[in-house]
This record gives sequence, structure tokens and C-alpha cells, in this order.
Amino acid sequence: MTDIYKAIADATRRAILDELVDRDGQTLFELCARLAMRHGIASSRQAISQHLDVLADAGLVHTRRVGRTKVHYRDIRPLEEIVTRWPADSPTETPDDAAGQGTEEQP
Amino acid sequence: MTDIYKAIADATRRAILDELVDRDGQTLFELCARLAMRHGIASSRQAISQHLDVLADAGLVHTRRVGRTKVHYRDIRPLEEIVTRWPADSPTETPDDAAGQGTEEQP
DNA sequence: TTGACAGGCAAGTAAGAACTTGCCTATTGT
DNA sequence: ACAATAGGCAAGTTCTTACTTGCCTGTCAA
Repeated sequence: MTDIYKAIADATRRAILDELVDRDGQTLFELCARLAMRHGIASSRQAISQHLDVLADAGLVHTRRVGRTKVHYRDIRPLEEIVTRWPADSPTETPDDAAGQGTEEQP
Repeated sequence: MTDIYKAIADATRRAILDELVDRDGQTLFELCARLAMRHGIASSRQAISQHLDVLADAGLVHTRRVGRTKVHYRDIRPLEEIVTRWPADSPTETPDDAAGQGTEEQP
């Protein structure tokens, strides 16, 4: 079982999820074509297939055989864990000055 | 600039964020100790430091020099992008049957 | 039945990520 | 001033990940 964090760490897999949100129930070849067209992703069929395996392993994509094709459905509910894990912002300590939160120190 | 998806892909970095949510404004040595105590993470100081660099590079952690210490503050607002990118669930196509969404095909 | 289409399996390669090792700088306390 | 504390820098190692390459298995249409 791959965890969802590793699954969405890859930009191509995020694009696959985007594509499935835009049009659910696509086959592998459809996804390859649309990823190339609308996302500028020129990965091979095998590469996309392996990405889909990772997404399915994380529970973000479910598949169903139809004939000689395999249809892919998104399921983004597992991503809700991210929101519940780090909700909005609940400051336990006072953030001191709100403005002076420089990312680096100044000389 | 590291993207937030790569940043939270690592389990140790997620534990660091958890730790900073529990107690904001910790130093590197404090984090090392508390990660070992409460999360069972036995990484070296340098490893944690490099993880903090990645988190800071993704904008999830801001730092401030205090004396000879460096205090780390969480900032989980960048994670809101994930929620806005894949909101709840908005089915564009009909999910067909709700129950029969088997992950794999049955013979 | 034959061939084209859709996809799967598995080994190998290559790039990147995590971690280590060794040494260096700056600040504080005595 | 000197030592201890808190951290930084950089090269090297190892392990993971993304991708390729080559071939094989089903399914449908003519």
C-alpha cells in the first residue's frame, strides 16, 4: 500500500488526477492522449500505466475492466486526511509579530 | 523552490510538521529530541536540518535566528492549495453504480 | 482465424532523494 | 581567552523512484 503523500508527490500523477477530475472514467490511451494535449506531458504508455498503478495502490483511483479496455475512476476522498491532519491554522504559541516573519535572517 | 507535494512526501517531514503544530517555535535540537521521544524517529541532527531546509524551501516552515539558536515556525497555509485543487468530490460524470466500484475486476 | 487494438509483466537503467561523515563558523558562559 | 553549545557546508554513499525496452496476454472485428 502506497501512502497518498507519495502518490501525489509526482507532478505527472497530479496531472492524471486533474484529468480524471475533468473527465472521469478514462482509459489508459485516452489519458495518454489528453495528458499530452492539455498538460504537455509526453510520457510513454508504460510510464502512465505505472503511475496509475501507484494511484490505485494509494486508493486514489479505482479501475474496472470493460472489454479490452480498463476504465479509471478517481477517488479523492483519501486526500481529506491531509486537511484533517493539519487543519487551517491553530496557533498554539503566539506568533509574536505578524509582519516580521522573515524567512531568512537579515544582517 | 521545492513544491509542497514533495515536501510532505516524506514521513519524517510530516512528523516535523506535526511536532511544530503541537509546539510552535522549536529549535533544531528540540525537534531532534522530541521526534525521537514521541515519534520514534532516530535521525541525526544533519538529517533533520536538511528536512527543515526542504520544508522552509516549500514555505511550510519559517525560521528566525534568536541567538545562537534558530527557531522554527510552521506555516501550513500553503497546504490549502491541495484542498482547492481537488475539492471534496465533484462528480462530473455519473459514478454509475455506487456499490460496485471494485478496485480490481472479479472473474 | 487472423490481425489489429488495449493493456500487462519483468528486468534494466538512470536520475534523484535521504542520510552519513568530516570539518567549519558563530554565539554564549565562565 | 577558552571551551562548550547550536548550527552550517559540502562531498560522498546508498536507496528509492521514474522511465525505458522488449516481449507476452487478452479482446474484438473482419
